[in-house]
Amino acid sequence: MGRSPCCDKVGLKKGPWTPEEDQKLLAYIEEHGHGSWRALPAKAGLQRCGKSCRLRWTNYLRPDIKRGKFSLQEEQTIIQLHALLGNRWSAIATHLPKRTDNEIKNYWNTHLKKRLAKMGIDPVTHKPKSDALLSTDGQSKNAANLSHMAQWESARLEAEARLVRESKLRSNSLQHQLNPPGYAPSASASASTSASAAQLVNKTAWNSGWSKSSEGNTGVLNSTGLGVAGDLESPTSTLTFSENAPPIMSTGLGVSSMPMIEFVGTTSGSSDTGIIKEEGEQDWKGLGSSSNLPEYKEGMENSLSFTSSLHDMTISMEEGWTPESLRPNNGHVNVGNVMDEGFTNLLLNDSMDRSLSDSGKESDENSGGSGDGSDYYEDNKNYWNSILNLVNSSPSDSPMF
DNA sequence: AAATCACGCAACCGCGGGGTC
DNA sequence: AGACCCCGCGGTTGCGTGATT
Repeated sequence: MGRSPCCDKVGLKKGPWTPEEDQKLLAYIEEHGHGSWRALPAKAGLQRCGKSCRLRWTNYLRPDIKRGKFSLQEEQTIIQLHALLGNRWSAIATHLPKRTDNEIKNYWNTHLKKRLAKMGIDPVTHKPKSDALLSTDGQSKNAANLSHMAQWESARLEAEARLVRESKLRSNSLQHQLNPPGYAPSASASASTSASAAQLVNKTAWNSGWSKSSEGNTGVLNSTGLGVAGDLESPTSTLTFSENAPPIMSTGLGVSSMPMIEFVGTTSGSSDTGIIKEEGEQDWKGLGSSSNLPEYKEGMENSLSFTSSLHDMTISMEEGWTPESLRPNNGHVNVGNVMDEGFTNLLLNDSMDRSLSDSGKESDENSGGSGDGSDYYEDNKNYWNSILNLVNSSPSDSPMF
């Protein structure tokens, strides 16, 4: 038999939401939460299908959504995670404070993709188009390996996101109890909610779901949090958790064509790419200060400070890329000469050229395109540092936490 | 000032996965 | 075991708005 429609479309409204509808939906969810989206519209007095309500809530009405222009930090995050994860918007969204997957997807399609293409970079592979055309077998293999790695990472991120949502649901319930009936979503409210949610999640997720999966593996668990450490291991996983501390990411990632890269986690969760850290937008001042991101700062100070220790890992790309080959004890990870252009930095510098009046010095330092070997090395190191820092810091930095 | 074009974003659509009965 | 339900995700569409001619 055929698939049933998501809802009875007869008599249901479509198209843009009116303020009245928004109000009804908000009021209902604030009072009852959203147990079943399918049943919600009738209960809330809305002539919409549940799917439409869910979309409206998750993409627009949710109090913990930041709207407006993307900061350069966010652009960087999107580009780097897209290089790693592809069009896994929901996974990418878990790393971007208060941004929805839909918003990120739109931003990518309307801004970033075009900018990459304009610079001669394939938005799909994140490699210069000429490189893609001239790709050798080895490079193809490396690309395939990277793709494989991305799949694992994606799975990991999705699992994380799922846990986050569950935990957040719990935190929201708690928050709801704490909020007076007249609670109205606002920037400040959402920030505090986020902060408390982050703290709560530290306790709930790590003490419940994650700790479950760490049974018999005290303090160390697979970051999928699904208790499948033995079955599914992320290439960048094997997070170390302690009771009150966030996970310590233990990842080393080397590139075959260059010396072993040492990844040093930063507590800021931002990249240490050395990319220009100034911009008209204050929220791009680096997350270390996080003047506009109190939830970050608070999270860091209260419970989210962490360090990244190095566990060398070796994966022979010649033998293929398997979960088994990624076990930390194996030594080093050789990812091959992938992402061997500092194009993300170039891209970001380009975008900063748009917004910075005086950035020549640092742009020169970071463009890396025509530098000598050490520049080249630095670019690669920075690039992967950025990505891994983003990934590594996901549980603590993510707004979802 | 009007028409046209380009762009950005909110919302929709269809599919797939996981859970339940 | 499989039919069904529900939800989430990624791709796509269509409308509103600002820019250009």
